[in-house]
Amino acid sequence: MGEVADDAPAARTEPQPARHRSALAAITRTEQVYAQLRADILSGRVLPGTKLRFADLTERYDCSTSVVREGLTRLAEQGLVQSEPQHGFHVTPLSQDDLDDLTTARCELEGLVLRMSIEHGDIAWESDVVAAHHALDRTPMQSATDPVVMSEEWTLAHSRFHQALLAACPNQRLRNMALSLRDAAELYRRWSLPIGHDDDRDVQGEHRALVAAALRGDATEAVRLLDEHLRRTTRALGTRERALSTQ
Amino acid sequence: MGEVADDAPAARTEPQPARHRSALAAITRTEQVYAQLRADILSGRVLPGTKLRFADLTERYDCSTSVVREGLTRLAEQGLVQSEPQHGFHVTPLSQDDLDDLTTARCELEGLVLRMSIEHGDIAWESDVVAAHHALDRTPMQSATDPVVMSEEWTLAHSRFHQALLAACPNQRLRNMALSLRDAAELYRRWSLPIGHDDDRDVQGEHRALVAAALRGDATEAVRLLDEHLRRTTRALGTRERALSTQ
DNA sequence: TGTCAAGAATATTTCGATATTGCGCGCCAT
DNA sequence: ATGGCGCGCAATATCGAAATATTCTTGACA
Repeated sequence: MGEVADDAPAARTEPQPARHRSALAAITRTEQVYAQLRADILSGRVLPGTKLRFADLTERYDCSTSVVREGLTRLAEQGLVQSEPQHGFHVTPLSQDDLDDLTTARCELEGLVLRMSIEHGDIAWESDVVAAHHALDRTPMQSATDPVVMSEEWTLAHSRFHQALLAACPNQRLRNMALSLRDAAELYRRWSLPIGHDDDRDVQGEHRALVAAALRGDATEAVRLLDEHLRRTTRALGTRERALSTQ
Repeated sequence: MGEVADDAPAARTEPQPARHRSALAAITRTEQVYAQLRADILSGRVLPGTKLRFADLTERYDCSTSVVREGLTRLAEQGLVQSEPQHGFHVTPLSQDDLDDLTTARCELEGLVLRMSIEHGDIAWESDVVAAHHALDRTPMQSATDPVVMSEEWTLAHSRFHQALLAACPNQRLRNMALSLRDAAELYRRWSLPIGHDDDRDVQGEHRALVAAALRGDATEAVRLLDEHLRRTTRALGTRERALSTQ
């Protein structure tokens, strides 16, 4: 395990715009390890609730404790891991309460951002949305090898699609906050889907309707559809967190 | 300089609830230095845009680079300082664009949170709001010694008041995000007020109206008042950031 | 006189080791 | 038996310095 592709949503550094480093960006070790840690957590290579020992991590990423510590500190600030002074770090455990809290927050905030995005989106944005939706629509949901687990490709395409929808929101802060909530939700999606399989659900159809409303410029309807989309996903989850959080 | 009271808004650690450390919380050095750094920035003891050199900070806080680095890393993740790999850290500079972005985000998000707070607030919450408002109302705005600068006490009371208003929002994530936006705005308030003094403005009156609407349970009106309150404050600022950001 | 490169100086990043803290186990007294 | 008390182990927090990266200085050359 470990050296597979970075399939998790890209690690966003900060609200600030792109770095204009001179030529060959001399990327630091800290940054690499941080990105790997983040990817490992979001992509589910580490279970929620797992204790993250320095000894393990320094060996796994081949670096000193300081570097690992900095990565963990950043992730803790984002809420992906938790830090208990003198007791180290552990991956934030899942819980039904937290999922509810997260879902509500997403419905409100992501809805807001979607509305702003639709209201400000230009033709280039529309094209991006259509493109991302097409890619998502054509990517098989289940993995070819293991039909129970959803494919990494679909997860990535799904993430890209929703990101494209929000991309035209002119407010950086709101957009970034919405995206970081999506990342948090990624963990739940990752760990809960195999259980509550809601068969009578047409996810692709929901996405299609969302795109249609967005392109029509009907923000209110799009927000309503998104709200429903998110709540349905939440409803399909749950009931498994106990097994995961106690570890 | 340095050992004055921690007058800046309390350093929030994370979305998670209070720590239940056993008895005498053996607070770590990192946490202390982080809190001091945060307070020093938020309270204006360090100018926006200032470069934060490790040598200075390790001496100032009497600790090793690792400890300083961890504090800065956390603050960078919050957006209070910026990190440029291989170039160190500097306090996030102020800019008109950023202030506009911030204000919009606050109007939307803080409005949302205020609405939820009002809809869920019980009697205890109402009492807290009334109490915080009373304290704010009775605290003189200008410092006794230097009438141009606003008093630390007022700033603190002001922060507490707005925090009290939002406290009943049942959604942790939204509440914390709103609070962190308030912290960011604190910097602008701190550095810009001496300039654009909007004399024909009744800030205390605005607060009073806000409380009235909140207690009446009129969320829509309260949100409208808050929106106006925030935008007015923004309008009173600006035009100074150039002098500060170039440093 | 202006440009460029090599080297010194400064600052940051990374390391490895030491200092602390927390926890569990066994021992002893009741 | 049981309930504290202290010793030793395991893991984290902190330190100080070595390893890199960047910036500044200086001097040769066109």
